[in-house]
Amino acid sequence: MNTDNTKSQMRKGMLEYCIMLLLRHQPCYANDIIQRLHEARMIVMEGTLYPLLSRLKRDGLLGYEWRESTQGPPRKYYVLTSEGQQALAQLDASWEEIERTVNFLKNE
Amino acid sequence: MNTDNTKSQMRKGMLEYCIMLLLRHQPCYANDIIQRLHEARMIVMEGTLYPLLSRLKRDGLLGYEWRESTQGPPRKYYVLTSEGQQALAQLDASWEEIERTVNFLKNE
DNA sequence: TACAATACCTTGTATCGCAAGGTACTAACA
DNA sequence: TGTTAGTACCTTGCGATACAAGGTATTGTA
Repeated sequence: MNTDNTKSQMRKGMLEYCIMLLLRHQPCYANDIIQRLHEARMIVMEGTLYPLLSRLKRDGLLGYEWRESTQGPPRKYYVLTSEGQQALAQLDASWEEIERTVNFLKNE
Repeated sequence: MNTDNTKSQMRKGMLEYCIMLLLRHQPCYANDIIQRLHEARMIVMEGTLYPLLSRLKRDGLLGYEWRESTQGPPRKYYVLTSEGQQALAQLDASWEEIERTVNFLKNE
């Protein structure tokens, strides 16, 4: 079997949550996010990240601002909006529910 | 926003894992699974479950046997194969990794 | 025989992650 | 000035999957 596939499926829905967790404390641009998620042992591809950020922006959960870079083109720094913070609180609850579900099933 | 969507996305990849957790101790047929997952606060639709079970069967992780019912047509009871148990062990590890990732990001 | 209940399965749609490829801006250097 | 390398943003095509809706088959009962 390819548990790889299942594994990536498991991470699928978590991505959005993890990214919003990342942005909770500080603005980040795409490469920041990729790198910091990598440190947290979650791999994200560019082709995944950019559409996701656009989606969250479109839904009003994220905003962004352009910032100059010391080398290279300017960067789009994403920030959690207040609506995004509310959504994040709900996702916290969802995560806890999933955690409860899995632990319930594991301890049966 | 519809955190409902995100929430269902979060649960998406977990389904396979949860079902295999369910089957670890005892054979179940579809309605058993739906009901017991419901008790664990995870909602699954029939149209989701049947293809998923077929997929796991096709991949050799599940087997099944027909059993008579006291009322109604016979039922297909699914069982974890030994290959399925190995896969489940890997999914346990994947789950723990995700748990670590989320907690890491939450405590930053 | 007709009907309701139960159980299994399929089809069409939407969403999402990912691989690959494309565009644009900046800096360094010949 | 022209070229090249590096960085950053974005899009397209594909495969996988959950879900809603609808379909088929078996059983028991009136």
